[in-house]
Amino acid sequence: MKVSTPLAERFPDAVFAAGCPSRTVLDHVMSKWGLLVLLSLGDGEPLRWSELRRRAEGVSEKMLAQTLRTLVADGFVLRDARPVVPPHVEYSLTPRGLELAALLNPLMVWVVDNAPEILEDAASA
Amino acid sequence: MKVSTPLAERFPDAVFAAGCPSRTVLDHVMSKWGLLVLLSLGDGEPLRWSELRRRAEGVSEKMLAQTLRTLVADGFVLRDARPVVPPHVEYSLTPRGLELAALLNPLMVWVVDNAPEILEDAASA
DNA sequence: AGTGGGTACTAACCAACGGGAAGTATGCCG
DNA sequence: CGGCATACTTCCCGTTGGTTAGTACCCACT
Repeated sequence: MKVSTPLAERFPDAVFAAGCPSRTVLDHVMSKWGLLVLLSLGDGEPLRWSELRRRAEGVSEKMLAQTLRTLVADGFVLRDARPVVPPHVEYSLTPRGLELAALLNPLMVWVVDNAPEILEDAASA
Repeated sequence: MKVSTPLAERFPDAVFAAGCPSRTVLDHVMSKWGLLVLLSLGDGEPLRWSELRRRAEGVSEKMLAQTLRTLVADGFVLRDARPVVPPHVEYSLTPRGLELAALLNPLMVWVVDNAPEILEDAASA
């Protein structure tokens, strides 16, 4: 009983190779904070540093800086720094980031819908 | 410019709360090995321990055991152990696991399709 | 004139988590 | 009787992430 098998066609040997470039991208994107940042930016509105800190509740400043740096390097996020004082920096999704966020969104919706039930099962196990 | 906003409706304050149950589920499911195991099982076929080790290339035995334990506790994976010698254990997705895998699949497809280009950008940055 | 505060980070330290290799239980087969 | 096969568990150590503090800059207030 198959659900949808485009993956199986791409991986004829059914193995996710260790050296595959997707591993690196997966690590960046599916990381705890990377996911939350992408989702926070997901509605397309640019956000500032402090706003991101508030949305991804619990993120440390170090982790936010690090996460943003890799997301910018990967071309998911655009960093727009205005040379004013006090500093004003806006972060927004690139087209590539928007594509990814569109995939992440339904997943997050499913997780928040099912999380309580799942944790209940886990607790009683 | 919005892509799809069911999430915004569920989070009126646009904040992903630190204590939200979804955080725990996200940590389990989006973890490096959790993701690969779910995807490996994604075609619905039950797999044995050694087969999972081969598909999620690079996973250590310790991490595979740990990952499977949390996925079973969360009700994503079914563990079917036959009391024979040598031991024979089969892992398969529960209906809940199948739902999740169906969401994870398109994401993984996108990532493998775009990973080379993304890493190229990251390298030249 | 000085001092405190807000913004966007960086640096140093430390605990915790993940990875590697080896050990364990059980029975069959040579 | 000893090695092998499967499915794990245990121990040790390195990397990773978290916490706290510090930096640079200028404005506003006293």
